[in-house]
Amino acid sequence: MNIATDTRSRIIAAAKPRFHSRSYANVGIQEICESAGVQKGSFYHFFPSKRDLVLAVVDEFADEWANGFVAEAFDPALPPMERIDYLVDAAYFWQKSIKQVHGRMLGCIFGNLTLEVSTQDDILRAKLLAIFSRAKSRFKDTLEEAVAAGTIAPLDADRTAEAMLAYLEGVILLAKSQNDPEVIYRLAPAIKTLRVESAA
Amino acid sequence: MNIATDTRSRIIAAAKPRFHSRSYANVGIQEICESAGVQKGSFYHFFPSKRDLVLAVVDEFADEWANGFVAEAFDPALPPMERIDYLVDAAYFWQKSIKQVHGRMLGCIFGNLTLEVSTQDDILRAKLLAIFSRAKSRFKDTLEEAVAAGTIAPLDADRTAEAMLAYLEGVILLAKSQNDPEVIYRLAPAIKTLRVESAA
DNA sequence: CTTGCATTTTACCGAACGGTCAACTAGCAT
DNA sequence: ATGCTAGTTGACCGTTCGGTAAAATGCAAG
Repeated sequence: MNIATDTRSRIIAAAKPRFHSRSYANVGIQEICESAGVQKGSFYHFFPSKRDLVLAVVDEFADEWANGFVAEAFDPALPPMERIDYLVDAAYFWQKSIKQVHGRMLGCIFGNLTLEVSTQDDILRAKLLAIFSRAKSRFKDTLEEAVAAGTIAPLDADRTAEAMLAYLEGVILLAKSQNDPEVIYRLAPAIKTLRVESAA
Repeated sequence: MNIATDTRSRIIAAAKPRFHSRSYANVGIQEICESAGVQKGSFYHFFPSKRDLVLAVVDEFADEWANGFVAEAFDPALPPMERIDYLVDAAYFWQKSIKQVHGRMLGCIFGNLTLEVSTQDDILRAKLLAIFSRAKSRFKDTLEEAVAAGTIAPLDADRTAEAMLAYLEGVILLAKSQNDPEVIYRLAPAIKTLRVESAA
């Protein structure tokens, strides 16, 4: 294990929960460095700027998701629409466990950052957009499979996928405003009622 | 017109577009004072803290909405489900015009602030929650009317209203991530497909 | 043993942060 | 005219912000 790599990942590890639980602007480099046991000069050896750090943090969160819940949920062995149930459940249990540990519902870091920085940093916005885009693809593939299998009536899979992603983010937002993961539990299942019809 | 009132409202007027287009943490008192032509000491004569300012800003936005688009959309003279069409259109045109003027899609300031500060300031969160709660009531009343009129099949009006509000916020979030109000145009109408069934 | 590079330390930069304070001004009521 | 008060001014507080520069250290290859 390279020492350099270790310092870099300690920085990221210290930054992740902070950006998630507070906000980009509210978390300072100094605090991250102190928590990671790293000097500020060292920080800037590995990250040219604060933005580069948050970019790396976002990547880590994205990987974590892609290899965790999301991979489980979108398991091809599952019937397509059950994958969506699984994902919704995972979102609920995740937020619930965060609240139990942390006392707060932190929501989705991608949504959080999107609303905070989209107007101020196009590079960061592009990164977030790419993540949403991948998420949308997962939904889309699932919907197309469900249509092919006759589980659901034909629809505009692309737009419905986007709508479902939007709905999920919106439900998490509302839950965060109430600091209550149960909002996810009672609203999120309705995601399957969303439909955008195919163009004629 | 009281001079004091004028200073206070100049401060709020200067703060509104800034909090909307950037974020709570990213906008400083000093900048607001300069733009409003007010000394910092004067600012703190009217507002005990930055948080009290943003509280006032949120109130102003809420009033603006309640007396503008929202009042028009939820016009009792309109057939219930058409009110939702109207609201969705209003959200689209509003964001579109903001982008034309500002070059950016700014999204919903209530959603923006919710994700930024909910974990850090319960008073602010409570204010935002109250606004969402009122919005939900509008949807709920509309849905109940639509059910009574037989326009739509019976459903859980309360939860469906919450779901619709969540969806709207989610659509705006996704649109902001793409800096493109057309996302609202193509996704938001699907709001009417959302349904939470009544408990048995 | 030396050269060279990656990493780390330490001290520092100017600017901005939210907020405070005491002095001052103006208008109004007694 | 005097006293009270709401409003205003401008200087100031300590702290933190993101970021920089240079010197020191460790380590590995030649």
